[in-house]
Amino acid sequence: MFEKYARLFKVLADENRLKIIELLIKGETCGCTLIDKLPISQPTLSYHLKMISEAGIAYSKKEGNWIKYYINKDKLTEIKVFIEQIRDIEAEQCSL
Amino acid sequence: MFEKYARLFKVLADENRLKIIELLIKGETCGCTLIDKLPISQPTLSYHLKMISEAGIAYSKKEGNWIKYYINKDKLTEIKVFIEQIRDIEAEQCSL
DNA sequence: TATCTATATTCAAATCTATCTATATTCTAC
DNA sequence: GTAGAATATAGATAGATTTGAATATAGATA
Repeated sequence: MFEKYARLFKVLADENRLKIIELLIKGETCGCTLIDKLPISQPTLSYHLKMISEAGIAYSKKEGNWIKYYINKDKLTEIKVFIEQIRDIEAEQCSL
Repeated sequence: MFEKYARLFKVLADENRLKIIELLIKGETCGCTLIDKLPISQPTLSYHLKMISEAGIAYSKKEGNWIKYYINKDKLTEIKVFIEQIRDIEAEQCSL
């Protein structure tokens, strides 16, 4: 359980990946336009997109010459809910 | 901005730190009891508690012989809100 | 078929992280 | 002041992560 979310947070724990996620949500869809807005090389972008996709935070569709990426907002909601649940755990009476 | 949250997510991106955060929320307060519930050594626990505290996710108070740790729930809320805000960005009309 | 474009993979390097052992620090209590 | 408990720091190490250069792949088109 924690292992699963630790893995998800790892994906969010990088400035460039957060920027990529924002750009995808704003409507960018292909690597060829993302690359102009990021301070990284094409192979590095490819690496990040793979991480984001494998985590289920985005998914991709081949469309002609391009691979289009889309954010899976449900996964973001799931992460949000996890944080809420942790935060709202009731404190037990502590033995100390 | 993204750099700030990338740093926060890094703190959440470790299974043991998530467990520590949960235990603190449940009412544990001192390292000496945390250590019995985690598969790590005392120096490693100390390292994680420092990371969590420096990120503002917890704070500590010296009380007699012990240092008590408490979770800063506002910081968790801040992280939750960040995810909501990202998720709810409106897509712009894409030029492609 | 040759070429071009978009994307992925391989590989190596530099850096960062989590962890332990050993040791130090800081209190408290005797 | 000595002893003991809780916690922190130093140093070392194994492993993970991020990155770019070079190269490969796959599809479209001339």
